[in-house]
Amino acid sequence: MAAHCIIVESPSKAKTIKKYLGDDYHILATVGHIRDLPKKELGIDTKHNFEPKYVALSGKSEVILNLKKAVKGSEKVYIATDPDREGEAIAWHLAHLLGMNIADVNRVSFHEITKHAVQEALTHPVGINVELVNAQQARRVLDRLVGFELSPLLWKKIKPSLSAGRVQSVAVRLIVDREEEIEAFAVESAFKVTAQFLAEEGNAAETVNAELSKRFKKEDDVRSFLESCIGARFRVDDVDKKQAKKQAPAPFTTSTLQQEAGRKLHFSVTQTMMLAQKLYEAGHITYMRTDSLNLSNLALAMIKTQVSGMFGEEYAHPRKFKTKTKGAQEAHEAIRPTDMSRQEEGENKNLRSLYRLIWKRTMASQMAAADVERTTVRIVNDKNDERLEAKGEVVTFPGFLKVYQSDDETENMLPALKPGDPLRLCEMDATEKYTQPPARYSEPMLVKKMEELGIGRPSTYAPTISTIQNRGYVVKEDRPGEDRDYRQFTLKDGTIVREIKTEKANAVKSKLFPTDIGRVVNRFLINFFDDIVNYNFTARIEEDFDKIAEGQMEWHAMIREFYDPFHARIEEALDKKNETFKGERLLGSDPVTGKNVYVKIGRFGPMVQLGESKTEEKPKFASLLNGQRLDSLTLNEALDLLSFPKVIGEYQGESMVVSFGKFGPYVKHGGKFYSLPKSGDPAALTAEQAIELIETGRDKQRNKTIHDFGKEKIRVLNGRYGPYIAAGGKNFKIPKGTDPQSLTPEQCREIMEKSKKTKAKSKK
DNA sequence: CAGTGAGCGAGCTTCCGCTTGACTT
Repeated sequence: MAAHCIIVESPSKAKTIKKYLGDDYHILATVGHIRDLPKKELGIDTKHNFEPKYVALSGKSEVILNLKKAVKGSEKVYIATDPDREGEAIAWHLAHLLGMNIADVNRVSFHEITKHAVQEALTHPVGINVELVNAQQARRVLDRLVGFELSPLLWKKIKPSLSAGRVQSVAVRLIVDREEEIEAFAVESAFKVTAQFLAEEGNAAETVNAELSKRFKKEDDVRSFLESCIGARFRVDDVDKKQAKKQAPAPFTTSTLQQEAGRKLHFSVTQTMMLAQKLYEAGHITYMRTDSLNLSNLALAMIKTQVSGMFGEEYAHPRKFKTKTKGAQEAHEAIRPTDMSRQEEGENKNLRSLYRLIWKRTMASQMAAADVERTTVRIVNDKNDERLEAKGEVVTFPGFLKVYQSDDETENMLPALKPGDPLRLCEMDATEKYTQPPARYSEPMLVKKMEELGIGRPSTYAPTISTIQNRGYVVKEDRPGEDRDYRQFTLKDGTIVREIKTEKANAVKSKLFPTDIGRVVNRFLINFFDDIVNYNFTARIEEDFDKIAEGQMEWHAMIREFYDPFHARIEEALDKKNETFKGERLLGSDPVTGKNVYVKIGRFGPMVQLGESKTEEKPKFASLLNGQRLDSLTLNEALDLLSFPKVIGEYQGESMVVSFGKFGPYVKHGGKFYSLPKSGDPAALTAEQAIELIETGRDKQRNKTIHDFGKEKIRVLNGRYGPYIAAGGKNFKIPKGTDPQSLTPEQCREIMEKSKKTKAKSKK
């Protein structure tokens, strides 16, 4: 048994440190937090100084048992949880759980996981910083109070199972606010004028692309400008050259990795984090949940060697980056490869491309700035006073661009021109351009915004974005956009042509949209708890947490000051017993029955209602369809929805009924269900279309079964993912290269046996 | 696998932040 024991948070980290220290140390991992407030109850005594009730986390009993055993058998125990607020708290909980005296704890901090840094840190242990622990307790208690008092209020006032919190509610607000900005945006258009010239250079002619510095609002102005250009003589007025530098990017943090992997590789934030976790566990990269831009000295030297070796000394530019992120805790290094000489790592395409991205960015961060020369040529003519500009950009020294380019880097060369040079006009276009509303958030852009506001942490960005989607506040969607006409004038060979063309406007891919529920919840929170969903709430309370950490504020007092007025407002809202907040709107009355028609949020989401609630006669209900909005639904649309289930005809002696189920609209015929295609309006479905649907559905059913071996109930079926074997309620994959048509019952049994064995193996 | 929504009342839902698995059609 080793004489010394070191406790860290991550098992992978434990493994790495073991390599550095050898058998003298027993190294264990807590695998994150080990104690927390209870899951099912508030766990805070608000009447008695907010005394928190901490319990060991469920599922952690084995970890805790192992820790206890190891500590008992060790002469000296070092607690080396992460050097940040949460890490300090884990150390403190650990000490309590292991029955150690807080004052006797040997607390060490590894700011980077290198042999030297670890050995160095072990030589000067300190005590637990109880003030930092108190800052964490304040953070934890405040989040619990906000979450566990606001959420039940939403259950009562809006809909069950909803949630609200300091972080998620602000994330939802960002998306709702952006959507409202887009809705309020007034689109305008103006004509952008571009021209193509030829410059004589020796015997050859070179093209120069230029743009008019101003845009025309009115069609008449465009026309008269173009007319005045017919037969005009163009010449260069002046040439302006500027040297500029493009600075190398900082190495990756969690947030910037998510952004770049989203932009360049089209990964969702969850996908990026899962891949990064794999690379980390395989030892290819450093820890992937970090807000630090720091690189260890060892890493700096290693990167410099790699850069110099590949590109030459003049490309190496070692530097340290300082974080600008509010509230950054910098417990780890930036995300980088552990071995820069490895240009490729990872066992599949996605892992390899993410590794490659990290490798390139790390290299770039230690490379020289790029030098570019920006040229602006101003062009005038003898017929009017307007000026055109041609812009060129040439990279004179690529620096970091050798390895790391962003998408918008295009070189645009201009011929050598001097003032007075004549230019021959080939073509001039005036194209109507529309102003763009602000862009909707993608997942990584939302993370970026959250980081700027200081809400959430590297370990919670991806889970928070999943939560707001799981709660139904937000959906990630593609929208195809609509066709939009625009006007274009072309001046060529002395004549002007006017055309109307069409473009796709407002098409989006993988962007976040608020749902009706998201909007209603957001409106409710802004109305009654504006201070908490305020963008600056976190930043303000973080200042208090800092004061607690510095010993200048007492944490119970801080929580008291927050809680009393907050709780009073919760009580106040609860007192208004019969007042709900379901975004209800009266649309009008049904012409047939004369009853009122409403839209509102129901127990299962947005719905329309015919007749009054709380009356003798039960009202009729119908859910809104995808794409229909609480705020914009019309009376006619509502009446359409209420017309279901609807008999649309008869076929083979049975009636056909159209309605909506769990899985969308369907036709019911002879006790069987046939789903409607996603495109198309269920209200407009004709009897002929329904019959076709029924027939193709029957065909599919017939093709589904390849074999039915009867005995032992083994069947070979065609499924969503291709042919498979179904037996005893379980499904089995058919190995590649096997023809499902030729399978015998014996072969099926063999395949099933094999698959059971490999499953048993993978469990171990 | 093919709704639901009143009212009664049981019992459930919920936060943020730190870590990995255990699951697969």
